[in-house]
Amino acid sequence: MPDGVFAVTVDLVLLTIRAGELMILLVRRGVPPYRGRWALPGGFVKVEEDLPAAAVRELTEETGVASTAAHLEQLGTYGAPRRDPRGRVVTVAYLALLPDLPRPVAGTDAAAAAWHPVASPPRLALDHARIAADGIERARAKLEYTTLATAFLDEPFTLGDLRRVYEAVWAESLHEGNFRRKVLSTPGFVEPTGQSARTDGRPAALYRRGGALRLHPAILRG
Amino acid sequence: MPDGVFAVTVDLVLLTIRAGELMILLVRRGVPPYRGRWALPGGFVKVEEDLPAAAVRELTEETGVASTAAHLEQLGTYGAPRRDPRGRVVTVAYLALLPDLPRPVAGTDAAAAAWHPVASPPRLALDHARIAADGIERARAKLEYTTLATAFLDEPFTLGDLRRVYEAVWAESLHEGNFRRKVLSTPGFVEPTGQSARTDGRPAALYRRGGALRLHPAILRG
DNA sequence: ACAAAAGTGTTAATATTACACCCATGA
DNA sequence: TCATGGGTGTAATATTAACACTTTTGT
Repeated sequence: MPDGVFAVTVDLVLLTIRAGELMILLVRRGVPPYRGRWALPGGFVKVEEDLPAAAVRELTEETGVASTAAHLEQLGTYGAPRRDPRGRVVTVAYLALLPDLPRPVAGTDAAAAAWHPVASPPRLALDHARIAADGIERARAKLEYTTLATAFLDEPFTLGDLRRVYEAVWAESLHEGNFRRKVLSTPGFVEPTGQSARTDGRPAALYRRGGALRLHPAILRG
Repeated sequence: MPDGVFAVTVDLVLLTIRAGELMILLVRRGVPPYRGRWALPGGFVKVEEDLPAAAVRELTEETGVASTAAHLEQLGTYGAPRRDPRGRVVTVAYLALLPDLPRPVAGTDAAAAAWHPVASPPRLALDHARIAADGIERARAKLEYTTLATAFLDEPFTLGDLRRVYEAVWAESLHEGNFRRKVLSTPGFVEPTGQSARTDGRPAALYRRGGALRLHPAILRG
């Protein structure tokens, strides 16, 4: 290929919380290179397709979720000359956060897709370990100063649910009472529904996402 | 071009502070499309060149500064199908922050390059206004929670210099005494040199950048 | 009655904000 | 001696963090 003309792909760092743990969706590669190795879901961008549209398409193909159900943002672009043995491939990585899905994984490309705990990932193809690590760190950082934690939850949710999101993503425990006060004192983080849900103890009030995007001040990790 | 094969460029949002104002480096396009229109400096990525290397190369070509003198980070990738009338061009934008240069602009491609106040930019080619706005907002946001403000200064610098960086980037004034306490109470933000510099008033102590990268807690905008 | 999780009260430590004021220099 | 930043003191207010405690449900 001449200067400045390369293959362009989109890859997804797709995170959710299952069984109280932060998990990443990986697919097993069916073709060389790295056949049989786990990798991030992704594929080539189509000729008339915008980059976010390509990310949404891959998300839908891999998970069957409507794109509206998830948070999706550009993570970064990786284009080292020899990152892919097939030739020069530049990949635009997207980070997606979504609630635990009703069915584990659906869709056409997803025969060999599975959730893996981010704490003990398998070996990944290409430079996907680096991309995944960047995505996980981005998610961890953004929970501090944005309301993104709610993207991991179906509505309505309890403050306990929300706290367990933070605990799963950060792998540390938070003080229940202080956490609740912090969340409720941030206007627009969550909105009460008036409903409540049963738990193993006292029933908990149910909330929806509020309109706020940023947290001032932040919730800080330990 | 077939699916997934596009031209790839690197564009730079190059910011500095001159005359107390945040400025962006723009070049006047010498070739169509948008000939004569101001644009971000940039160009095609070479076949065997990594993306950060391409950004460093463009930075050096446009400004003549050693890459070590500036902060350089990936900003984002823009690849809408019709963003460039020549065809499908995906551009990886980088954000660079650098001290006011000894000579305004040097280097080969820079005949028609000039600094423009970000408060009143000219019309830009392509989608460069959007990219520039994203870069400026990234810089503004990162001054809150990182030590990046020092990237705009030559060493050594005074705390007044550092405060004026914040004031220029945020276009708001900060309380001198409280700012100084905040900076000095953050371990590793700046290090005293023991020297001092003359000013219009009392001489000011001179500092170097410290080792810290993040600010805990942040300095917040109004 | 007990376990479990939700939710409240209180306090000490820390951080922010807004003053007022002093200091060291050049003109 | 005045103007000009640099630099310090201090007190009111907000925020954080830690701890103990009460509430409401299911079993």
